[in-house]
Amino acid sequence: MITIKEIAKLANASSSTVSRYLNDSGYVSEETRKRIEKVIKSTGYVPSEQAKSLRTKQTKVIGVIVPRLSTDTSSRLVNSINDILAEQGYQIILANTNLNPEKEIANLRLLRSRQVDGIILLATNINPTLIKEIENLTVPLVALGQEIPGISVILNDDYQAAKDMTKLFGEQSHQDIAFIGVSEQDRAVGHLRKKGFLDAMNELGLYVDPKWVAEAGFDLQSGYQAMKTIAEAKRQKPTAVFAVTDTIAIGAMHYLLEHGYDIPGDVAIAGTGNSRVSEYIRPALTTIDFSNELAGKQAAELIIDQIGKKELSIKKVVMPYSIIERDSV
Amino acid sequence: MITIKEIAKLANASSSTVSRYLNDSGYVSEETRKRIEKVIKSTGYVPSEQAKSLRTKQTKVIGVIVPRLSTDTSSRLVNSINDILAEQGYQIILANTNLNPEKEIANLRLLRSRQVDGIILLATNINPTLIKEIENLTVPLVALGQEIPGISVILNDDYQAAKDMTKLFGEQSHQDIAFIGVSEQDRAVGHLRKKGFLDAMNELGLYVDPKWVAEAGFDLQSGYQAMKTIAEAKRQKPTAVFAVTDTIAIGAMHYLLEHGYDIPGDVAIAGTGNSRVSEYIRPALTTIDFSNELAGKQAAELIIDQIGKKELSIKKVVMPYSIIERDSV
DNA sequence: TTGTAAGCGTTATCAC
DNA sequence: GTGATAACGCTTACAA
Repeated sequence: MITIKEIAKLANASSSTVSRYLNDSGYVSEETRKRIEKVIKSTGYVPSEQAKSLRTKQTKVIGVIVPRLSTDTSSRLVNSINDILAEQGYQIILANTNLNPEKEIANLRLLRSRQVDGIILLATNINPTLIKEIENLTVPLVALGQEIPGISVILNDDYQAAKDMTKLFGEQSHQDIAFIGVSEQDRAVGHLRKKGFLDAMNELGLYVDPKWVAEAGFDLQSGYQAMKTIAEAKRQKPTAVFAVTDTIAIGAMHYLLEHGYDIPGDVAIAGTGNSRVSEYIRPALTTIDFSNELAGKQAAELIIDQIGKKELSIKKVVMPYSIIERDSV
Repeated sequence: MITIKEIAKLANASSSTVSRYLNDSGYVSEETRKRIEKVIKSTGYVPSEQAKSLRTKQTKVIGVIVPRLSTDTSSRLVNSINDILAEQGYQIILANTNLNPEKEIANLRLLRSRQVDGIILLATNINPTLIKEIENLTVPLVALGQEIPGISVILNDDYQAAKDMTKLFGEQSHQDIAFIGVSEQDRAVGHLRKKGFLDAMNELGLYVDPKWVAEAGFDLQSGYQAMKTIAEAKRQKPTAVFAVTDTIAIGAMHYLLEHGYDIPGDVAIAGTGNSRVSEYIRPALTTIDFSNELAGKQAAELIIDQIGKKELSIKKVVMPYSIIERDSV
């Protein structure tokens, strides 16, 4: 590998001068500038970020921890995070937890050892160990999707959005409304969206049959299963189903269609998240749009903002959402 | 930041001893081992990969260049690449080209400056500048999806797969078959798949009407548009459409359904890529599965294999594919 | 079994 | 304007 020293030698200058040239710091005469430029071009020299950051204490790398990369939400978030970060000369180093909470912590350590300048965490489960690990961090961290005390966060208004969607069913005079959620361990998606649903039902004066409240995972298959469970729970069928993710909703739709139900004639169904395909399936899925792109952008901007500041101010941003009414309701 | 020196001091040892302990290299007595262990635990010390790799000349980081992260194919590939790499103690640093060929080169430089141990390139357009830049690389590079002379590649059998799919239409006695491709700049997706289509048509003895050969981008909207163009091109309508990506196919389906065509009754349609949703849209999309997960895995294994070897052997792997017949044909 | 010291490729300080 | 030189945090001969 060619180093700054060799460039210096070839250009008849010292490495300090080359460094000054490289970083536009301090004087370097027009003449030597030309010489250095030529040598660098002809050798194809690229300075080692490695060595640079050992010295400067900043790596221009942001760690991004995601639960899974192959979901619409994650990939959209990472994509928009990357767009902003790249503009500012940062790069992303990825850490995938594969939905394993322990890995969240391991990854936090890993990123620390890489001396990242900041961390963005697409959070799923929040546990005390995680929080403690975060508190030990010396670099700023921004969490996306889950509220973490003492940490800057970009949040969805999970509660209110779920409530709104349920109310929408109410307005359409649905009475028999089923719910498919996920583990309440996941506070945002599991707990808050369920709470929104329950509170809305309460305000609507509707009865919530526990048999019509199911729990699924984050995959299509389990949405299908949950719908099956609900449909087979009793004689009567719900006339509406609210699913806390689009994936679950699509799995559920699959079951319903397969069993001859008309959507939304027999059963109305709504999802959450406005996945790219929700618009293109038939019937097009009514869902909640949480503006992921914007959330990613905000997270990126927030982390950049926090880097370098000695006193990190804690910010909490709640993203706007909107209900997208399509054909499934 | 706490350093190895401070650990050494606290543990009453020298930094070399601590280093030996850390890396299990050379002797460390049981006693000092215990002491060091305790200090590390109590301080939460994490060695700086930064400094380490400056010395050892390996970063345990692989650069991954993707055209866009927010597509099914990319995110699945990156996900499986990451799974394998993480197992082996590697991490991924992402570089997104946003489909901009110039950025491919800029990113190559960027990754070089980060001293990555290897690079995986999800290639789209291959141009001479790119190839030259790759040749200048000192680290191994594995390309995914496009053939690049002199480089290890993981390929799809784009040509044969497209041919097979077209033949499938032929077997079903379709005669009026339309084609929606992408720019032939993209050799794999644009050129080879089109060639496969054309050759199959030729072998089937079918006429290819240029009016029924359209070009789209990589988004749903342009699939919709391309279908519109074809449908409005002349009085007669095709009875089958082959699209070179699922996204395009879904956009096209959208147009057809919207205009009252029955799929596959009036028009049969097939996509390519087996996107996660292709199974869940209605009618379920017939498509080609290129086993992305496996491809990502192979790419990761290949790059690990090449790291450290002085003589990098050039391998070319063609992934198996299969046609998934569903309801749209 | 342990410690000293040099070196990895930069930048920053300071003297010239 | 420029160039020694130390320092960043680690590993690795080599010496003890």
